[in-house]
Amino acid sequence: MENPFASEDLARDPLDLAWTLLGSRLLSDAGEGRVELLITEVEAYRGLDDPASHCYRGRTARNAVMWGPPGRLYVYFVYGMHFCANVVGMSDGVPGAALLRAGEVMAGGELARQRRPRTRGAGHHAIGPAVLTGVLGIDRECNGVDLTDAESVVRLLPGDDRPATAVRSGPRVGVSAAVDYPWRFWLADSKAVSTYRRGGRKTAARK
DNA sequence: ATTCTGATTCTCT
DNA sequence: GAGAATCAGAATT
Repeated sequence: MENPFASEDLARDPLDLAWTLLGSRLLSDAGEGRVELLITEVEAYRGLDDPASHCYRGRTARNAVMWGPPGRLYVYFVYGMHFCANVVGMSDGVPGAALLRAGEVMAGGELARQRRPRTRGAGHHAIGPAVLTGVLGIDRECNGVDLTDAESVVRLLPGDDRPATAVRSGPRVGVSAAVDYPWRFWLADSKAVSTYRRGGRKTAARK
């Protein structure tokens, strides 16, 4: 069994954290069975000085985990049906995190396909934050899980070293504030990456 | 191929 | 009560 990240290795600014997460791996035993995912796309959310962050307007019950120690999983529910997951960074007491947006399933492809039928093909791409959580079996029960503890249901393992040129960046997806911050990062040579949709949608349901 | 819309419920104003 | 760090399927804007 491989060793997870140490908590202090993740106590960094979300922009650095995003960089660190690319190419690292998530091991999830949530639900039945195990799925391993190589992280290919993330977005940084800085908290205090980032208008698009859940923490921009202060601490609430929902965002509490983002203010806690680094290396925890911040899971939230959106659009009435989906879960999204972040890795918490910064130090205890200062909010900051990186949203996990996409990855490639390295092990547990059968289970992944069962959970998300669209996750198919040789690459087993899980593109989109809610597809990613679906494939890993992550839901609200995983909020606050310590990714640096080898006993946790979800762990985060360091990836191999890679050249800086392997990373690209661009605008975040789906946010309505700070739309021009190029705080989405992805692996240039991966096909498991969101296609940027300009502007995104403003509102969900309208009557 | 790209663009639009319905689904569905939680959180904060 | 509005809007949300979205997805999947249908329309073709």
